[in-house]
Amino acid sequence: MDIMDVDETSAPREGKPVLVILVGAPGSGKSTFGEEVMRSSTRPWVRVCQDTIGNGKAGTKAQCLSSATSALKDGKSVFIDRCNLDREQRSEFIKLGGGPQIDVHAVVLDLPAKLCISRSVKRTGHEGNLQGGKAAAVVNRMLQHKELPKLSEGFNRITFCQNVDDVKNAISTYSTLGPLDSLPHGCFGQKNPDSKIQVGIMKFLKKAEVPLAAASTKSDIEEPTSQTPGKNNSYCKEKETLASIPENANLETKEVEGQAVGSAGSHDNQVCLNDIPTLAFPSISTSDFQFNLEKAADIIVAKVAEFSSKFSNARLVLVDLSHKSKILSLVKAKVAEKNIDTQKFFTHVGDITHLYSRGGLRCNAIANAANWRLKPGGGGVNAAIFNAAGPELESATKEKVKSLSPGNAAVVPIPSSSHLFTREGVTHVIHVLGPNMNPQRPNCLNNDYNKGCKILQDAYTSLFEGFASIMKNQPGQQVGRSEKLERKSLDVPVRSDYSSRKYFTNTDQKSKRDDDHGSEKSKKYKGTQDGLGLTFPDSKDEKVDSEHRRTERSMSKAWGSWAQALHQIAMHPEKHKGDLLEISEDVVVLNDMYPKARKHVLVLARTGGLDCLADVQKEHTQLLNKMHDVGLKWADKFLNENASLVFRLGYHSAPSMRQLHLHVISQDFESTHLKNKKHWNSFNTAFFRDSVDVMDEISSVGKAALKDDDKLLSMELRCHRCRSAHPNIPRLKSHIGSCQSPYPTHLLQNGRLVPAPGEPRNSVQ
DNA sequence: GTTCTAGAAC
DNA sequence: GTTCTAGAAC
Repeated sequence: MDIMDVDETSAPREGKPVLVILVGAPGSGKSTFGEEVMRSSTRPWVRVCQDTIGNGKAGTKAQCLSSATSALKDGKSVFIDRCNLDREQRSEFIKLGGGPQIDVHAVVLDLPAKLCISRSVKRTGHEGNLQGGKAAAVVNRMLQHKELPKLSEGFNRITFCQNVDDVKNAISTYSTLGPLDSLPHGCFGQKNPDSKIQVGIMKFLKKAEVPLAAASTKSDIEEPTSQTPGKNNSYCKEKETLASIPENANLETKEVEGQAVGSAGSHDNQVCLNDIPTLAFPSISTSDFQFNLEKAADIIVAKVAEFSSKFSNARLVLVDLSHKSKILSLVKAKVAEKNIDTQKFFTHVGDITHLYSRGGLRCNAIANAANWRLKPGGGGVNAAIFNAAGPELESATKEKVKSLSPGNAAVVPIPSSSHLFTREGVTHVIHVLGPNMNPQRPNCLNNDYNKGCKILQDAYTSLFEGFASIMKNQPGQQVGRSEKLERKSLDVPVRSDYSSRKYFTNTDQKSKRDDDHGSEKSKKYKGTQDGLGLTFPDSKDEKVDSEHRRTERSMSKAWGSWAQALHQIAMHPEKHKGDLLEISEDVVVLNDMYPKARKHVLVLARTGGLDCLADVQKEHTQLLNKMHDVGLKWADKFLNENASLVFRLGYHSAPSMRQLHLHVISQDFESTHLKNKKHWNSFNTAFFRDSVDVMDEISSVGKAALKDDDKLLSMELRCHRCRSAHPNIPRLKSHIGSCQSPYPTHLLQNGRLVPAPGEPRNSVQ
């Protein structure tokens, strides 16, 4: 089967039947959905319902398949009305789609379990309580094993509905789908759609789920060692189980035995507790660093109060080993005086490396009272955590940061091979370094509590911000597409911009640029002094390029030999005359050697030392304007030749080629050179900085915001017009070949898009 | 930036 | 088996 053909022919060919596979638990409203659509649709529909297919009674899957087949043959569109929560179950129905003649869609009714249960109960209500209880058990069980559909299964289109409004919208979409219409392909309506980041974390969590879920059913009741407010937790009731994977299919009506109501309930409890992001942290600096306990307790309570009010659904847990812990009792006493939600903050007695397995407390993040070298050993919490995490933590840490100065924190994702991850469900360790009052240890502050308190405050701020940054990237916490891990509203005066940038990244994997030079740097590492007499790496230490003065930022970038081509052209355009479209005093225009769209030219600055956007400063305002004007001129020229094109002008936040260049690129992205995710995302995420915005920023603040996070480049693939998601480049390309949606409003503003004059783009809608 | 390719995913 | 991705080398 050639999927590419399916997509490419979808828009132009009309009158295709649609096979809609409804996916949802009992009570999610599948039948209603089909009925509603059929009530007002002008297209012939058949609803194949396994519940009633046997002369009004439940039938078999085979019956459904044959019934659907014959309806499709008649040119009718079909609803498959059965749970379809299991991938394997769906696959046989997807196969019915066969070729390009039929569009295969999924509509996922992913509604709160509570709602499904209450509807199911009502449906069977007259049969009494027991029936209701059974319904709950069935729904719970199914949802715990649900496996949401993916485009890669063979769907052309998937619509996710997560609440009643979504369902209404989807009903209206299908109701108004006339016999000759077809719907755009792709994934629609999925919450937390943004990217790899989350996909990555989802995968991450799923891995953790296996052993943990197993643990939870086997040894459900481990003795919780402290006043964890989990068991009677009020979040539970609102929370849904978000677990995924196989359903054992079958139907709402049968399916009774197995898990009793009670066990389903307790499982539910487990799942929902696990869903609350939780940070466990030891008291910083009060042990080996001998910081005054009273003062430390005050700071903990103040910082906890500050941050817990900012987290809507997260828990902070102060952990110590012993019931006799002085710091725990001090903090408990002080917290009692304050108005802090005990669901959001509490203390826990136990080993921070075994919070779940021994204490039943699930924490996705734990803080480590680290040393400045971020090395294992030394005793205390640091030794315990490095021990428990295994060598993986050491290497993961090393990859991210070299050292830490007091008052700072560094978030390190735990490799999934680590025991902390598999056994305890911890996904991140946040290393924190507090102030030291112990003369036996480095950087002793000699009882200077002015400094000390400030540093300790900073340390907790850093810690909690680090935790917030983890949450930000988790599913359900939508992160703006363009948003880097920037700290908003939470300013920490002491930390330099450098350290906050450096230490507050939460990249799950390599950040290539840093790494490349990190290794090089560490060999000839010198370091610089910060205010506290601590050495830590400084970007000034980076390799200095011979040619020109460079700003700090671009200095950190070394250019490979292959990246010099544009630079050479800019410095000696006369040598490349044959390849250039235009040469002027300050810019050169040329066709991109590997165009990523039908028209793709570069406007190259000729200024020496101006390698990338990071180098651009106020003094370059004129140049930027010039580049933009020249870019527009060429866009206009192309638009004269072909009025159907639309152009966008902008810069890559972190270009691969040296020498500042403006991309002028048509938005068809029709090119064999557009081959991978990075290609696509470099033009279609925040990584691409519109020229108009760059000019604004340079003239107003003197520098352009860079969205150079690698994560942007590995984000999932989304159509730049309708924003639908696609599983791979070929499918994306076939989609954009026919997508007629209007461009997102953001692009339609401020002249970010350049259409032909008088061309009313986006006639649809 | 591209090319090449191993191996993952289908 | 083929398709697709992602990492290394350039």
